[in-house]
Amino acid sequence: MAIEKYLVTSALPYANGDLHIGHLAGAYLPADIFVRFQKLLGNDVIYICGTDEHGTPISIKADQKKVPPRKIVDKYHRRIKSVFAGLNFCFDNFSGTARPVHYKISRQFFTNLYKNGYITTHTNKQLYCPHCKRFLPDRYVEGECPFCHSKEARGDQCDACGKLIDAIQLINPVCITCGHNPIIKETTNWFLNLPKFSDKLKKWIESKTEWKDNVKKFILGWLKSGLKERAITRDLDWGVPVPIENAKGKVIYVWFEAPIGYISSTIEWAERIGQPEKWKDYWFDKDRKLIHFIGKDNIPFHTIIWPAVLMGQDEDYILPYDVPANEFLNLEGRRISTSRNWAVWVNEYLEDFSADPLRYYLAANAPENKDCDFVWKEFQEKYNTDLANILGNFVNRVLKFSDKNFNHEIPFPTKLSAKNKEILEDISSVRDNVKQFYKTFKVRKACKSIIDLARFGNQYFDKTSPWTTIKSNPDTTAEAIYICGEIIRNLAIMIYPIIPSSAERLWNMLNFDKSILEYGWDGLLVEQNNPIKIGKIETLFEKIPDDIIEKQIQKLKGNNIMTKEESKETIDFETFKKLDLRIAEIISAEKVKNADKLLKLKIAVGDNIKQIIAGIAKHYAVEDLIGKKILIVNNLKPTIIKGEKSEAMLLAAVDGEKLTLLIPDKDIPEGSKVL
RNA sequence: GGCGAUGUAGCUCAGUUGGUUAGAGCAGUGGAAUCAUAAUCCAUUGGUCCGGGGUUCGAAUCCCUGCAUCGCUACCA
Repeated sequence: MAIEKYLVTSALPYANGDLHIGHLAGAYLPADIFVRFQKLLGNDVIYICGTDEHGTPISIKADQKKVPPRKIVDKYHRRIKSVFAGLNFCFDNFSGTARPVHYKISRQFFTNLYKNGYITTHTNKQLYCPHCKRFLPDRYVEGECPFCHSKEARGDQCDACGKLIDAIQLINPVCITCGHNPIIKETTNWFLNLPKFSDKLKKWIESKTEWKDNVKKFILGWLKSGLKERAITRDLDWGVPVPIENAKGKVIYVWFEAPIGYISSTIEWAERIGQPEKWKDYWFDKDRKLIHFIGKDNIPFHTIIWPAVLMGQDEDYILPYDVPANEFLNLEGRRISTSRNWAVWVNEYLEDFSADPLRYYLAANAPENKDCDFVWKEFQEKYNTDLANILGNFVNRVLKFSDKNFNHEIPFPTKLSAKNKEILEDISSVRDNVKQFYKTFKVRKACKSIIDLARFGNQYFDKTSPWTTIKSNPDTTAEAIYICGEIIRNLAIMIYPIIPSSAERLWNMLNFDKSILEYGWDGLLVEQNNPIKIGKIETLFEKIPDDIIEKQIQKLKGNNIMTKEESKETIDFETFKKLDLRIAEIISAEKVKNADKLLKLKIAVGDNIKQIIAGIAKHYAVEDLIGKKILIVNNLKPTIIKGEKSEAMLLAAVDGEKLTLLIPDKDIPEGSKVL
């Protein structure tokens, strides 16, 4: 059989925070399973990854903590790497984008595109801080909002009125790092001319008929709205310097250089194994299949921008062969949110569990075609039932029985009944199915087929009831146990990509002279024709007790109590007195046209009738509002929202998805002051 | 509002190109067995396949439409 060649990558994790289960389910576990499977097949494959170490969020964090960015990056690089090790991920190389080899090749990539005419320049005005001597990214500036005149607008958006703003529109802008006033200055940035690649990209994508449906849908949507030039440089000091004469203080924009990390990490790998030219076998070989595992949020970059960047090079880099993007993983019915700490952090998980329960649950419940839900109770149940009860117990009962009755061996029978031969064939077809599932990224189905085989094993064991036949007919008993042994041998190898360390422990009980990987998938094709010596029998899967699961659920709920309270500056009473807070009564309500969240309310405040626009349509029905007495800011400057006048602002308490109006405890006339 | 998806048993989901009587796991109920991690195995209850139209000899599957939920996006917070 011809050897197939693969190059597998997972999205580079951002070195600005820890990993949670959503990351794993989306990009890392599916890739690891795929790579282990390919290694079992004996194919030529390497698995490449590393941390993504540039970008504004890292810069900001570094400034806030008054440490160099590299320190932040190194810290998370270490943490991420150790978490991956704890989960048994088999990267061939795990690099980082702040290393010299990456700088070199990124600059080369940029230069080639530039030279080949794929890069344009545009000049625009931006804020520049003379004190810090640098241009300020949007989030580095605060000032007065040009629309509502709130004093705390950020450079990209005003939290008070919600409007998106351009930083240069800010009135009296302030640099958040030094507190000085920035000035407006012209700056030039470089843009990738994506439209130039349009035709080539379309043609290429159309040839990808085998790609997952969700991926194709996503790309088509993108192409339909048309490709635009995209800025690929930024005015920052943390990043890969732009390799052009007059580009001091400019770095290559992080989304442009991050995927190049796949290449620089491969180069690093080649150097590490002492064959510095070998990376070229991976990036220039037309027969090599390049597979990017990513989450769905990354689809446009990997299927449009990144291929365009590769197309624009001098050398013939291979393009992605497949991009099996996964959907998102929710947690206990809600979207994972790092800022609200609604997440299961992998490093915390590893304090209480080993790798395999999580690997198994995330594989069996992988968000392959649609978003999926991680539920702790289900995690426990799935693991306890499938692995401990069905698979673990099957292995245990067979090995113990055989150990006791067949002289510490799984016997090799003198003959096989027709029925049993048929069963061997059935096992073989399960094996073919599972192989096909792995190959086409259908890990859920692979899991199911494997556990079904273990189930079958239990049925078979019960039906043949060797514990009775052993007394009367040792020969047929030996046959039955042999079949069970064959099932176990197959199970061990087939499940290895998903739960490698458990599979290896099982393998060790069977005393083969080769490791699972050396034995390989094809080792299964060879019928076992010697007795198998049974080693020390140990419990494969300890059940997860209720209290540990309870602890996790409690921890999650506890985490979610507002850990990150944004602190606002204290104000004096005079400032507070400026607010005219009032009770108002809603006298009419209707939906605003062309807006899902907005309601137009008429309210009575004292002698006045005012109109306000409020974003509460998702939380309150029109008919439930009329007659309600609510709290408003009466003297907020009027504004126009969606073409409708809004003359005051309604106050409501908000917690994530929840929203509630503030209603007086006792009845009180509308117009009453709130103090 | 635009784009995309989803809706099948109490729960989680399979159902490939339309083809007998719509399936699995978990939970429930009844039973068997005692080799085994009180694990296993067998039987069984449970469904207007979201509603309504249409195409067809035949629709969970294809088309139209309505409703509900979710994601992205816009308005907004």
